[in-house]
Amino acid sequence: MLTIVRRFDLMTHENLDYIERLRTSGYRVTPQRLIVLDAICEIPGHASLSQIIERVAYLDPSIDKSTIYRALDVLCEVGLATETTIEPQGKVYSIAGARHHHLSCRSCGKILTIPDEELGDFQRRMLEKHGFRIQLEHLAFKGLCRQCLRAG
Amino acid sequence: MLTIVRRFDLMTHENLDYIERLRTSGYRVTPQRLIVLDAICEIPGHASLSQIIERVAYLDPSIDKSTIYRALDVLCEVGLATETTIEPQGKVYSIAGARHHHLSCRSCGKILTIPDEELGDFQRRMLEKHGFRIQLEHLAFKGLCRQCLRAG
DNA sequence: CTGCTTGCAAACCATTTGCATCACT
DNA sequence: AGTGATGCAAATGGTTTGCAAGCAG
Repeated sequence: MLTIVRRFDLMTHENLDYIERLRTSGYRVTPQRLIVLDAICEIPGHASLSQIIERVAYLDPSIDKSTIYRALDVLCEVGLATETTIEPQGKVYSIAGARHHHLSCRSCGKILTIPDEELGDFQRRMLEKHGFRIQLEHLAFKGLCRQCLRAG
Repeated sequence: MLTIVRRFDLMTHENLDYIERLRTSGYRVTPQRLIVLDAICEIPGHASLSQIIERVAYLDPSIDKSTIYRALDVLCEVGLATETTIEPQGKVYSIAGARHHHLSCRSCGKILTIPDEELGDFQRRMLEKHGFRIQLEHLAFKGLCRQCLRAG
């Protein structure tokens, strides 16, 4: 399997612990799982299920579709990938630990981090449905965090 | 069919044009379609597909599942209902024309209207995933509308 | 070696479609 | 009366599962 270029290795060092991540979670590191990871990395933006299946088939046609489904479950399970459902694509996957945004609490000032796709979904939907580009660059999402919510 | 109480009639007069809506779009007004509409109305909040199927089966067991799918398509088509996909419920439906929010264009000042569920999804997801309640009451969504976007 | 993983094939199940019949207009 | 809509049954297609063989550790 070493003949295949591991594109994933080109990503930031944050993600290079994939072997560790799998092992410490009790999963084995298999070529199939790494190829699925590669596929997600190679697809720009969100990788839809069908794109991943297509890409994996290209990288290694001998990998069964059921293996892809199982691999995606495992990758999400160990936190190497994240799954989101957006329309009209359906389930999409992306490598965890990329861009992110913040939610700041009015009450205690705590700052929470949310993955990019959670915001992107909303932005994208507004653009698709209403042709309206929401400018989030300087928009702060204010609100109340869990603790302050409980505190009333 | 007049023996069945049309719960839908209890809604605001805005929605009472459902017969008109269907007819002008070239669709017929059938008891099955009205019962599906009833079902959506009777389910509080978003009505999931399974809830609708269950409710319709209760209201009239003789209605086939395929008819429900087809009715939902038609109702969304003519704008009487809206379909959204949210996790983990999957597709959910609601009666169109209820609460809404606005998007205001920085450039021309135009104000667009978006249905409540499009915002609710985002708010709900932040609450579910991060325990964070975004306060949108006084938050203006600024951006650029379609025309101004094109104008550059 | 041990048992987690895989490929294969069959099972599943929600959704869609074809068609003869039915009923809205 | 004419044609769109329905119920039924069969087809579809994406996802899951059972299992023997295959590898990672």
